[in-house]
Amino acid sequence: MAARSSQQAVEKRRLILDAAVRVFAREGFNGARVSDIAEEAEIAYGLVYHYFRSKDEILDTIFLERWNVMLEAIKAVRAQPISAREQLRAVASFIVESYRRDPDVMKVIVVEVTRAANSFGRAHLAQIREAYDGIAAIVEAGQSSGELRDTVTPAFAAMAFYGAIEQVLTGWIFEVLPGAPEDVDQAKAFVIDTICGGLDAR
Amino acid sequence: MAARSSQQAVEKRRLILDAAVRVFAREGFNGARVSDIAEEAEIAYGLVYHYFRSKDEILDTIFLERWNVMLEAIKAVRAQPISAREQLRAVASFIVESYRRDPDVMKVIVVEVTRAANSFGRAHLAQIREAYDGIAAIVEAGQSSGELRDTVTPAFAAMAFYGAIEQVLTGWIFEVLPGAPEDVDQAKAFVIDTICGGLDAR
Amino acid sequence: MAARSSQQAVEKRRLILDAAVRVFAREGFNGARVSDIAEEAEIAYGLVYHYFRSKDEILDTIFLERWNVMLEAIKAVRAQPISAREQLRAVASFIVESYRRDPDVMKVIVVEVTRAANSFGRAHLAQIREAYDGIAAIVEAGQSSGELRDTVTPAFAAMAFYGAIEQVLTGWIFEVLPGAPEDVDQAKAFVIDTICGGLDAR
Amino acid sequence: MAARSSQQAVEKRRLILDAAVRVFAREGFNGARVSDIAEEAEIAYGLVYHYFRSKDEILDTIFLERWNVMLEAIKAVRAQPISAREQLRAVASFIVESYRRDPDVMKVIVVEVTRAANSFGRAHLAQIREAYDGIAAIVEAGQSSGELRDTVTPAFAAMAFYGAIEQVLTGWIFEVLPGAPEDVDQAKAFVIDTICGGLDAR
DNA sequence: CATGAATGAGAATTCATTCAT
DNA sequence: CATGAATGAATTCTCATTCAT
Repeated sequence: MAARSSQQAVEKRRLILDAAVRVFAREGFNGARVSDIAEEAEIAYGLVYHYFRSKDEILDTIFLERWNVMLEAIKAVRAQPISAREQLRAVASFIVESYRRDPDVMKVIVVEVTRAANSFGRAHLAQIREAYDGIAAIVEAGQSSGELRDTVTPAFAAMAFYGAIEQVLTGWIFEVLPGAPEDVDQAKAFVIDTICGGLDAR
Repeated sequence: MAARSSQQAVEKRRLILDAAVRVFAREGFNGARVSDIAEEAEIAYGLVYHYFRSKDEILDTIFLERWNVMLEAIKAVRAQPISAREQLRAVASFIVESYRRDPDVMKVIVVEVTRAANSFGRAHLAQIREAYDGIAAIVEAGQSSGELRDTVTPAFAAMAFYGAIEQVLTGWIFEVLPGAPEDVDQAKAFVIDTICGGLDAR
Repeated sequence: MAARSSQQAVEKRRLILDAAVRVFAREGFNGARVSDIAEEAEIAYGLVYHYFRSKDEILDTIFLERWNVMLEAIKAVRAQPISAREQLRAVASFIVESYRRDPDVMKVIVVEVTRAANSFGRAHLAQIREAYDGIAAIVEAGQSSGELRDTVTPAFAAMAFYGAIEQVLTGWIFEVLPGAPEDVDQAKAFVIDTICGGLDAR
Repeated sequence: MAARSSQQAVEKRRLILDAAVRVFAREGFNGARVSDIAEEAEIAYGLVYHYFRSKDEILDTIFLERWNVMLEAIKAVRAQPISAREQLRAVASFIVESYRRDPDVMKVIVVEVTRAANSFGRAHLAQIREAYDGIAAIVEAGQSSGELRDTVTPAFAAMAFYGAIEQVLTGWIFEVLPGAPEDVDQAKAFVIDTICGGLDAR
């Protein structure tokens, strides 16, 4: 019975988180009311406070849940015995696939967290930085092995790489870039081609 | 006399805008109260509303003022008889210099506008897009002349390029990238080196 | 349980409406603050907005609630098989009794709505007109049957009739007419005597 | 020169009052801003405060100016050696003509003053009452001479009489009564016919 | 007299959070 | 667990009035 109700509690929590994602994606964090989330989840809105301490905590949870998956993915990629370029491709692919699978979550993360220098971005800076550092580590290893040029610092290269990807997501979010499935597929190749190969003709 | 008071009015407007930039940079748009702006500008509360219709209009003005300068700069760059790579370098340089000269304004634009898909970003989408299009046009011309590879679409390359730069600004804003003057100088070269030259060793 | 809390909700709404009537009667609609209403109702400020969308909606509700009762009363009077004079007496009696029973509500309606040509009066014109039309219909029927003279149009007679009554209420509100219970009783007869019988000696 | 500028001052004051009448009629007293009045008068809005102490004083002036003319008119009518019925007709005629000549002023008086039991109406109660008393005096004299029936008190008859007229103005203001010139003419006869003759057939 | 910038007290409304049931 | 009524702090915007020029 405890297991049963605990299981229900988990599901209800999930229900709220998923509803919050849709509402935050639609209205933005500031534009969203807790009552909107409750309505979207079809629950009484006092219940939200049984599962979360505050509206902030909901976004924190949404972000951390997904971001930790990404951190794990980056870690896994780094452990693979493949070239730096392949590792970067794998990371780009993971992020792009994350968007394809659940665009709302990525929209919320990109729009409400990773640039929110005075609120959530600052609060989760350590986590965000961990991703940058992981990418930088890939670049650094590539530079050490001679696979990548060492004219730019790894940290800088990591920012350029991550920024390029996030901007592509932003382009989809704003609908200024074509976001059909084949475009999303192509984007993975494009990002690597641009960042690794460079725009210059050889 | 009319000139005098008109001049004063312009200056007071400027005073408010400059104060608002500092406050928005410090607290974020949502965290900033109109009274904070008035206090920062050392004027009476109500005077803000003598010069601006609303808090939103203040941010709109801050954004458009600076963004239009950038659009002009991009236009001017495109008119120059230099290579695509040089044009991209000029654009990157302009944006990075803008940050160096007035980091608060760029922080506000990057943090509160260009990714704010449910508020100001959406409202100014046409302006934002104009910048992307200008960059894409540079890439397209470079591809036509054979200077740049045409394996990625100009629109895509423009997003990657702009995203890389904006992420560097973000890195400075969050202080995860070294932002000393020499780093800022170096960043210009790095961005071009990364995006044009690519990370791959030759 | 649902019935219980629903019932409570209804009662609280009533509590707010009744408090608002007292406050509007005392301070006028414009002079009344929402906080005055909350204080008068002995509830928290924000609860007013749980039950009503705005301060305007409170007055709308107060007006419509009572006015619809009056429209029903006029309709009922018109259905009675009595002379036009008796019908007019019944209408006058109903209005005067409404005032006697709840002078604050009538004060609010007369002072804040029925002459407020740029706000509530205009907003509720259709409802207000319906009352005029009902009275005019009584006059018209009386004229058709020969009971009343047809030297004035029914619409005009209705306005004179209604205006005479409302002015008597105004006299009580301003305390320029004696408003003791016996005066109120007498007023019913007086209105009919004046409007139907005329001031002229026979 | 003093005369000249004093004359100008008088004219400017008039300009403001006339503009205020139009604005109050259009927006209502509460909806009108002092700046609206200045704009309508085509003057700088600080100037309003050279001629009037406050927004309230403007309405006070508008009211008193016209109301005193009416009090004078009623006094003059009472001095005439004509029947009570003729005197009442003259009063009704005066009010109706006042509306015809300047509907905005009468609209402002009727809408913003004579029923405003918590603001201007209360403030000008003495003046308002003087008009009622004048009319009551006419009725009383008519009753003494046997011309009018004495079944109702003069004060009550005065209220019915005045209320009927004001309601007709209200009908024109709300456009629920036909207000063409011939209707306005007819109204004078109608009011007297209704109040003095009564609605009853003989 | 004339101007309109400057002031600041108010007031409505919102909404995250709490809590009694 | 669930409900949604209750709370009240916070904030934007308005606008009458003052005042320096």
